[in-house]
Amino acid sequence: MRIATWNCNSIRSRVDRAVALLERHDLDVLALQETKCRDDQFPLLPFEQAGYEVAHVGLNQWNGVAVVSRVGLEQVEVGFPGQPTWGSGDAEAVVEARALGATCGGVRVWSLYVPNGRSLEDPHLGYKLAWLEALRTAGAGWLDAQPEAPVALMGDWNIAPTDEDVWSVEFYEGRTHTSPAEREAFRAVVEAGYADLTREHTPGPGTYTYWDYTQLAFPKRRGMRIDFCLGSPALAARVEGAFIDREERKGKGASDHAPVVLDIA
DNA sequence: ATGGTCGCGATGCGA
Repeated sequence: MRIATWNCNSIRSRVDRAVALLERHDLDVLALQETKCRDDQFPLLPFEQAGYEVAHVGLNQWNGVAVVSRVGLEQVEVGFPGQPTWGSGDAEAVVEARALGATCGGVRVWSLYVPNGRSLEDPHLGYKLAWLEALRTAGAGWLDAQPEAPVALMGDWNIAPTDEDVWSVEFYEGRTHTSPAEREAFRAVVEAGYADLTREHTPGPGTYTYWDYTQLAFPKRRGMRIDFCLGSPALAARVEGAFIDREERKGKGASDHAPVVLDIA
């Protein structure tokens, strides 16, 4: 079974790339983030014609996550238990479209779009940390209830867990994604029982999944590793390999993220 | 080859 995660940065603008990705890698499951559309705007037909089912949650032009599967799509769950709300200014606090769970071929797949944090002084960083703590709590609960369940926490974590995961440690000093608090929040999810399933198969340094659109970051190899598949012990025991599809970041019309692909027995 | 932001939706915001 082959599962993958990709922050597509608008599914409407990259539906052709998404379907080509499914076919190029013979994917069984694809978790998408930043679809940037409402449910009624999601381009379902190309996926269905390619033989896939889709579950999606999108409230507006921001965020949006989906699970695409050709091995079943059951027990679809919008948001995880205890997922924090967000609302700034006059906006009413809402549970944003950042988490979607579905059982695909016996694996509990979560497509996750962790809040960005924006800056170290921004309230959004507190939201990010609370969101991750709530995810850790929910994830620990799932393992308590079903220790042998294969669970995949896949998505854009918006955290570079180690110094090796950024092109320049100095560049990110004073910015989000590398702060001790964010790294601790990521580590807490790992320590709750969800191992990073891709790192040993995609060693660094210089191994990234995201490159900013500006400043020629991609050709200059100035990236970050922020997209991960974390897995429960039962899933970790089944991992056969992983790779980052750096080719997908090339060319006109690419997302700023590359897909991360995982092979499991 | 991989090339000095992009997408959405409104002229700004979020990443």
